[in-house]
Amino acid sequence: MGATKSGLFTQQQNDLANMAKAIAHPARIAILQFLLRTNACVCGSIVDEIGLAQATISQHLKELKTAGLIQGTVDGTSVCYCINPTSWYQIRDILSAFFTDIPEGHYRCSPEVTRSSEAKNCAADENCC
Amino acid sequence: MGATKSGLFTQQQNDLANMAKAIAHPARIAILQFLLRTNACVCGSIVDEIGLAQATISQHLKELKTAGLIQGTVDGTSVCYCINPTSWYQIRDILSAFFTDIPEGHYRCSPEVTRSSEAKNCAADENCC
DNA sequence: TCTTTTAATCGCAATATTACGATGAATGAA
DNA sequence: TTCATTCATCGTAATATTGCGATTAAAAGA
Repeated sequence: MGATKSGLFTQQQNDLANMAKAIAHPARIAILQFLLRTNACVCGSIVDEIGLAQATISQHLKELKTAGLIQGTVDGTSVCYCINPTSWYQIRDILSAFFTDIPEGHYRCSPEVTRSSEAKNCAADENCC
Repeated sequence: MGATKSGLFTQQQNDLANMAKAIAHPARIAILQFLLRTNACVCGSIVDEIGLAQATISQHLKELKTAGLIQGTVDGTSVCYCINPTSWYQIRDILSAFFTDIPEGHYRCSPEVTRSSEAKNCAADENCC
């Protein structure tokens, strides 16, 4: 136990979860926002910008690269990073496809009630349970 | 060490990371898709659907509830779950705002090259480095 | 009341993630 | 060649997540 049971899920579900994982850390969000803001390739200054140790940033950059969100180009002793537009839009599209509109007439449960208070908000409706 | 240094980041960055974390597991993706598909409140059957132990599902449901994506309503000995449309659309909007269009003229680094091969793809451009 | 059903919670084990210092590899400059 | 710079990787520690059996709590029904 302890490891995600990927075998239970579809490829699509695992992929989507991995995309979400790539942006599921504030440092990686901050890196992406920085790259967007500077609107160019960025060398080195990412470490100064974020405020984590160089080894830690390097690790986050690797994860972003693995997810396809950024790419790095060697320039002398530096490495320049920028958003990878292709993957950026791809991931955006997949995420927004996941967040579909909720179908018309989708039954919505009543606001949560705790167990001990008056319950039974749901059973009367034929769409429910 | 080991814990995310939330203090280094803005509220917005931490919030966004937490939203991503909520859907950064295939089981939680599967649960949300199931709720969308059935288009109604769902009691109990989530455990059968996903194939993880009841305790595990309950934990995932809790996380989705904490993130605001779903809500639960007590119905006798069961609890019925459904998507919370308000938060669903809110989170969708925040995510899609993050995935902005990449600005016109955004410099893109050349495709990645490894360190030992011919480098220097970036330095010539004034937008870069 | 006693039993069954349902789901939350507890406690634990396994694994993953986060963070960082230290080291190493590649490059450019002196 | 030697040194400094830059960044990836290694090793390790701390913390978080995942998963599940066992237990508990609440409610319905016999």
